[in-house]
Amino acid sequence: MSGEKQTRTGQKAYRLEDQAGHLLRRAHQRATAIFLERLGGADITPTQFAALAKLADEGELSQNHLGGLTAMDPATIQGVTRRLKARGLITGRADPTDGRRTLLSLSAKGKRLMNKLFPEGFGVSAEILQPLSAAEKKQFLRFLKRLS
Amino acid sequence: MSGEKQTRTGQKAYRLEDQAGHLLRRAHQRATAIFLERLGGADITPTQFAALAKLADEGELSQNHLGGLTAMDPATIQGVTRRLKARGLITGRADPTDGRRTLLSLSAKGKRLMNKLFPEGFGVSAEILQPLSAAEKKQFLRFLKRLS
DNA sequence: CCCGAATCATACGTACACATATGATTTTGC
DNA sequence: GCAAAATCATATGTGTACGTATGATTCGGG
Repeated sequence: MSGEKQTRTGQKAYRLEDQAGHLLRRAHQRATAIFLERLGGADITPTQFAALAKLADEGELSQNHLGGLTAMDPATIQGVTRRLKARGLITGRADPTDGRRTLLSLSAKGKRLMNKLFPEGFGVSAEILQPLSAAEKKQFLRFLKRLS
Repeated sequence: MSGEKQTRTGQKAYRLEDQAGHLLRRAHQRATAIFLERLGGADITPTQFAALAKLADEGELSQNHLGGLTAMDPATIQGVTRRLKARGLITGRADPTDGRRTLLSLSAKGKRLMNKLFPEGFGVSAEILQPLSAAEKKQFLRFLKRLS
């Protein structure tokens, strides 16, 4: 009942289903699917939601700063902000003190959207963690924070 | 010391850093980075490694079956196998009993590569979980399996 | 046995995610 | 105060990841 295969040489067999990376990929897949199921109607992706949520919090941020707060590298946050700008959910203006920067913020349309979507955000998180008990949820989130 | 902001209306503020989906995304990002750091020299991605590992286990599999075992939808596994075929790491032959299927298996070159890479795979998993104690690793993996 | 349903693989479009390269601007080190 | 280094944004290329559509093949019920 060990559940562990062994090879002839005594080392454990490599089982994909037990590897942390593979399990993280699958859990992330499921989380994304839950998000899109609940918020896909608004045509919003998880990374777009993250960017909008941070802008709602912080007000005005440079593109790279926003990327840092949402864990996206410059190339990724550039694509995300480009799409959000194209849809009129965020606006940008030149930073008066640093010509390299563009200061981003939510448009009125973006604010209206986020007021509608924030409650859904809690529902997404709840559904992702639904298979765990209350105590397990807490512990799992603590573990996750240490691994990111 | 509750650590929880409250809004005027009494509901909890939405904090991106506490949301399961965001934390899963970040943990998965880190896991991918660790994989590429250790195995990137072989020009192998995590999904490619998963497909090769399953073929090493199972021998011969149809494309969609392989996709099912590695948690990739038909469109995704198609791209992965196309690239592995182009590099000569896997080969395909028509299924003699079902004309719709292509049976995939490791080439000799693919087998040689996987014999070299399997030990590295364990190292990747160990490094991903390194911030946790032995008991925490076990519990974390149990939680992850329930969430995928 | 044959027509509709299901399955397999492919193709295309959108969106992350990261590496790398480029140009503009600012900060620094001297 | 000026050249080198660092920072910011943009651009391009590869590889997931998924939805949707398409065509080929097989399987099902009548």
